[in-house]
Amino acid sequence: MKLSKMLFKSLRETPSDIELESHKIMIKSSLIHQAGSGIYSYLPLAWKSLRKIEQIIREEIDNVGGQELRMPVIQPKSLWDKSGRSISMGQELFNLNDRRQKPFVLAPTHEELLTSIVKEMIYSYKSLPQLIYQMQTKLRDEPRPRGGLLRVREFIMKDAYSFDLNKDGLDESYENLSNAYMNIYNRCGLEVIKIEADSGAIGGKDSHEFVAISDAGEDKIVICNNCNYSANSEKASFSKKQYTIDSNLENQEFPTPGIKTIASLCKFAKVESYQTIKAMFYNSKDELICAVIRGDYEINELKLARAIGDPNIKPASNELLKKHDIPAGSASPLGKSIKVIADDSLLKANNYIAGANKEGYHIKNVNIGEDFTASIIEDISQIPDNAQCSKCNKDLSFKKAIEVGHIFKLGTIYSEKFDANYLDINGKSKTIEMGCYGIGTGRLLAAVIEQNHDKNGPIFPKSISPYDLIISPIKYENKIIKEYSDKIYDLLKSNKFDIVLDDRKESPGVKFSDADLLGFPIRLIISEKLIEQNMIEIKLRNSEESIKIENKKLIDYLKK
RNA sequence: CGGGGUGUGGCGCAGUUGGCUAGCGCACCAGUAUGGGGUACUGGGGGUCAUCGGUUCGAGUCCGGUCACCCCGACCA
Repeated sequence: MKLSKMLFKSLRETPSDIELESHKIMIKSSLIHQAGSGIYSYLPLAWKSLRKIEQIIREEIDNVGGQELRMPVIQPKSLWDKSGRSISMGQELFNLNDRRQKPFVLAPTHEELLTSIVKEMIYSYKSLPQLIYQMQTKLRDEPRPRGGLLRVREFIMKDAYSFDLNKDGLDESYENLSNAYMNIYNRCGLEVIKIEADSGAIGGKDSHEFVAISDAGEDKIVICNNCNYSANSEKASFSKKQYTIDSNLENQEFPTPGIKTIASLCKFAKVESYQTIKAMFYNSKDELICAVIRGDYEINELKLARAIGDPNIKPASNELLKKHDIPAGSASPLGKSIKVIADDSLLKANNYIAGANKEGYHIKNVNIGEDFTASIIEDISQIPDNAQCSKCNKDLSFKKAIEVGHIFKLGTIYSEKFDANYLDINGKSKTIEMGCYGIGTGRLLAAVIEQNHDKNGPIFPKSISPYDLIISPIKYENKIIKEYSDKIYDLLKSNKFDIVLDDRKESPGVKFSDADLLGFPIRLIISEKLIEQNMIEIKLRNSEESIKIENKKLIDYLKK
């Protein structure tokens, strides 16, 4: 490839509204072009790199038995009505109608369609397990696209789906994919850690995220440096302090005029926050829910939503509270016949102060199980900044990270909705166990650049670099230099190297800067002096030094 | 959806209290010299000033609406 003919234009100044390094680099080196908010073209350079990433993914997924197919982006909305996600995914779904006003969606993912395909094609245990995947464009009307390719509305994702006989089979498929994922990231030159994650709107049980540590990331993750426990902070558990004393005491109501917050209550009653109960009220399907937690912790609404089994909970309105006669500031579950979800921290202390459900009054020595009961008691707390590991009790640390892969054990939630069943060896109908596994390829590329760059541009790992190397001849217009450079170019091409020749009439400075901005691992420099000595200069992108070798030895050198 | 910001050639910017053919740098084209880290000089091409409406003799500039993009938050496989 001759650089003069490449769809490439290096920008000296980047658009002023760009913040992230990877985004800047991708714009400056013409990897991508923005068409709208969160909508990008992959220009030839990025596309070459993405195809290499796709090929690595393909090889690794095939290696664990994957079969590639391709499903449509545009799908009848009825599929999504069937799974319930036309509602649960809400605004994120791109909707449109055809000319007959029949509703369609632009697919944000493909569980629905593939499950319905499998339902039609799989009848027997003999056909299972299956691992199906594709590389396909996904569309999601994100509320806020950001950071170049990091969060976009149209993107390419490798999505794989496993179909197994039972839970053991699912566990095995999940493990296989998890291993394949680590291989993929290694081969792409990306440092990634696997963490426990929340499965969110997609549903399901176990879920892990693969994240690249980076300040550009949107995820906050928790890591234990001692025992390697790691999780998304949305889901992370931690060790809750134990404060239980002697025995439970008798209730005692006392006036607390104007006291509305835990902080003011502690000050007023001269107690620590762990001696109080915080009550929060939510609306789940128009039912009032009371979530209670020890005063020294905060409620994590994601965990709460999971505990209740309703992803769409929202804070209770004042009207709803009034209807149940609950006074804000002095509220608690005491004496109320409403559904109560308690954080397990409440079990680790006793004789709490809680609201009396009477304006301006609280009650001392409240105990869970005695004075009120909760229908669910589990961890619904937000992890605090100074938390300790739930496994080894050592301090946890927080990092920002880019989510570059997410895997889920779906179980039977989709197979049940789509009647994806099979007959087992005894002729009994069973439901297929499913898993799903996603990697966004554009985001992966952005993460690689985020982790591998310097002030001059990207430093592509060899495996996903758009080209193997660039030849930068100084004074290419000179006939001797041109002939020599062209000869090297042809030689390398015939040896199957994928190369770019900088044939432009530019000064050395411009050529070198652009070579750095292109980020290929190797740069060959050709100049008049070097030709006289039958030498050629090799500069690696990831090092400052360059070496000179005899031109005869070039191919051997590059091949090693 | 809430808060903040920005829209003037491809990119970065200037444009006074409204006043002449709307400027500058980079990039682009032609040329001369130069040739190891964005070289110098000369001459060119390219803009309905986001858009719609209003005020005015006159609007890039003042007023109002709309749109787009960016950032923070909410939200979110």
